[in-house]
Amino acid sequence: MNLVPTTVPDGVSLLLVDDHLIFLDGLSLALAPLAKDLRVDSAPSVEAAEQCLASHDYDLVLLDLKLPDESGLSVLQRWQREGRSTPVAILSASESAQDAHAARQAGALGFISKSASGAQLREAVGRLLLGENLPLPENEPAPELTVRQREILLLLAEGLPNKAIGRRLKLSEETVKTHLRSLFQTLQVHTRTACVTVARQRGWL
Amino acid sequence: MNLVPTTVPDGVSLLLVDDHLIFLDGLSLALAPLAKDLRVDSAPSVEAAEQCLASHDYDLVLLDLKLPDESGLSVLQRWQREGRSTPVAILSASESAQDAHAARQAGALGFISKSASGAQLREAVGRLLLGENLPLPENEPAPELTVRQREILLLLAEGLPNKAIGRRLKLSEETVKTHLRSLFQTLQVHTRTACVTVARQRGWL
DNA sequence: AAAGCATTCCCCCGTTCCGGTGATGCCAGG
DNA sequence: CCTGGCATCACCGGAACGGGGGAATGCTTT
Repeated sequence: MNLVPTTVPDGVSLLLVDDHLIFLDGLSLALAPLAKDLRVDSAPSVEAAEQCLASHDYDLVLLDLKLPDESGLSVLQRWQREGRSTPVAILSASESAQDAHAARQAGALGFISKSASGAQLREAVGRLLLGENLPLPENEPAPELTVRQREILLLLAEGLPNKAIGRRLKLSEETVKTHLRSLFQTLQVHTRTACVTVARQRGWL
Repeated sequence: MNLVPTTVPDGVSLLLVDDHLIFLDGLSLALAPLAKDLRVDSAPSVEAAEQCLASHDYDLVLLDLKLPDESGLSVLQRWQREGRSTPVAILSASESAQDAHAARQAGALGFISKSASGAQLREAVGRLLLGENLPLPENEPAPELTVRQREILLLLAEGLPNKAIGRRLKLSEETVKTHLRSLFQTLQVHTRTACVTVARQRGWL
């Protein structure tokens, strides 16, 4: 057994993004034994992270799921829309399979629990750096939403009434209601507000 | 200015309770320079913490607000009911004045944000060890939501209709509607869903 | 060709919501 | 004492919502 796994190449660089400074310190400390010449940068905010990304190419970014202003998932999706190719793994306090699955759908390479020990963390990061996949809890088949349903969900989350949603999407109010009905059914809710809340919990917003 | 404040007595012992092991490491690291012969124990669960408390008297316990099974506040209250006299400060990812106030009410000596830097953390812990009080975050501009309004907002966010909210809070549906009206007015919205969304954006949920 | 699904729209019906106005009691501050 | 804020509840009317039908289009899969 190697205490310092030689499988991880030297000269690797990581970026940690989390708003808890103390946790960043703990992370750096835990990851340090992973490889020689390991570069670990820390960013306490999305802005800082984007500055780091602009000035250096990282082999892996560990991104917190709950950030002060924005969800880590939406940050990740924005980065992807902007064409960034940096591999990202999501760090989260939660261990729910749903969050893990949402992270994967959003394009994350992995989903790492903050409750992990230093050794577990090093193993997960090591695997990711080698291009391996992390074992994900695959119990939920992830109910898929239609394109239209997602569009409507977004406007619904803004608090718009059906008529306004219809105007926005150039649809009849009746059509909006139809889509909402099926949306409610797949989410197993009976009110629009619950619909938004559940969707948010599953990382769809 | 003393890099190592001599005001903190030697031989002090701390207990850290948090389910995130990495964060515990970061905490220990940050607190180490606080005093000579500082004893810092870590417990990743409430059970482990209670074992530590049984075998040693600590000068201060730093207790996470969000623990896997139980809220830190309820743990704290249970300890108090059981007659423990150990001073406890609450650690939290949130920085809301509401949570801070709730922690105080539950008997916590202080409320420390996980977003704090190492220096801030050491200062806060140092003050607590000397018997001083921590300045509570009073920076909030003016959330100015009533207690009742907050309660209703929480249930609203779950997607409950007014009638159900009334039943939950043992209120008339009419009363719920009245509170909702004033909520809408202060948040400048016209639908319940928008109300929840705005509240969430402002960190009230 | 047929079956399946997403998308669009319509009607109906009962319930719920939103806004306005008004009333009562309580309690703290000037 | 009295004014103001909070909480409680009531009534009303128009609008919006939730759920149920049905039906037409187009596109993919079988």
